[in-house]
Amino acid sequence: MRPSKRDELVQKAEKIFYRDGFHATGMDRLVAETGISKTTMFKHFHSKDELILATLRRKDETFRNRMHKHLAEAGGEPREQLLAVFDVLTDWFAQADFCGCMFIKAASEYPVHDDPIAVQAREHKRLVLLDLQQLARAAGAGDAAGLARQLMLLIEGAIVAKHMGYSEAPDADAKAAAEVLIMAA
Amino acid sequence: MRPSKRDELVQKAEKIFYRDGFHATGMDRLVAETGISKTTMFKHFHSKDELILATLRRKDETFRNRMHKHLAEAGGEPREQLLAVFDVLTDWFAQADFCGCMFIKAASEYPVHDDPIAVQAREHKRLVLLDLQQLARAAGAGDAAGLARQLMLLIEGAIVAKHMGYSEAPDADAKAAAEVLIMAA
DNA sequence: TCTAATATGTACCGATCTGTACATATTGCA
DNA sequence: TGCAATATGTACAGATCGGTACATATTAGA
Repeated sequence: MRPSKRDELVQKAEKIFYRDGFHATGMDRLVAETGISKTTMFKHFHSKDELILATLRRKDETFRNRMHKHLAEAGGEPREQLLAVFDVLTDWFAQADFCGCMFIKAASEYPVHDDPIAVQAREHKRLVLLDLQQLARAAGAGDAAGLARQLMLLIEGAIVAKHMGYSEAPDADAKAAAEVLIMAA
Repeated sequence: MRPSKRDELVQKAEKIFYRDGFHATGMDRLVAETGISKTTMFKHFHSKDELILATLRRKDETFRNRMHKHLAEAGGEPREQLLAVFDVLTDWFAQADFCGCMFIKAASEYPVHDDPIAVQAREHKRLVLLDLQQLARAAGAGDAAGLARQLMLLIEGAIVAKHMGYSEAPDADAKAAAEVLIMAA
């Protein structure tokens, strides 16, 4: 199996879905923008929804991998790592193609609770929250799960605030708030 | 001008767009679900986008009015009012038809920055933030704007967390974090 | 009751939607 | 070189998209 074409499709589709939305992006436009024929697309994925699922899986992988690498570079102190999460945000927000969280968008566009796309989006958030919880536990927080949930609120809030553009540097605000919450925990 | 039919349309369309999304909801389905003829719809609004804008304006009005009323009932203490904001969330989340924030959804589905729909969505968030800032100033916070932005992060985060369902009671988490942040401010 | 405004039903337009059929190129490998 | 897998182009199906034309029905006010 040489999956290069398939991977190329998933990678390009991910960017387009992320930028333009899921329902607003038709298969014909994917053909035009990726240069990959529609026949090939439907040979690799039996439906648009399956392709979307693949892009979400890829996004989850690359996102969490990047986060883990960034945290590893932040040094061994667990408390430093907890704060470094917000530097990941700063990095992300500085990217030219930033336009919010793909999983929040997916959950918005696929409101049916059992829809595989909605399930996949939730799963990503669950995994990120789990990562935070492990960090909080390592940092010796009394209520690690609670602290993780609170920091998660700040992260989600910063993503939304940045996306909607009503706040200049929500990552800095979030980090400042996080410092207070970590101290209090 | 007897705008009853128009208002009825906006009210019903708001619920449908909120529940099912904007691109995923066609005018034909609006006709089927509202019982209002397509001719009438396009007589009141010259395009689907204009109808969407009207639903967003309505949602902003009703949402902020409800919030102000709730805050007014919370008592005169500004610090109490700041915390009461999170009781508004608790109320909202308990509603059976809760499915996230309509403005976040709108911003997600209309990524072009200048799109009137995106502008309208941002405007709602700006107004809410402004309300928070006034409360924070009345509560005597040193950096009222900064505290307001931090509380806004918690609010957005709680909405997203509740919507995506990876957290049981994000409103309670947000309120607990808010108490800490308000004390520290 | 007459009139003017408003609402309806139906049928349609061209464009786009997801998805398929099928015949032709292109590629990787032995 | 030759074979098999993979990719392509075109053309299309059936449904739905936003939006309009137009003739009829309902309503409200003088």
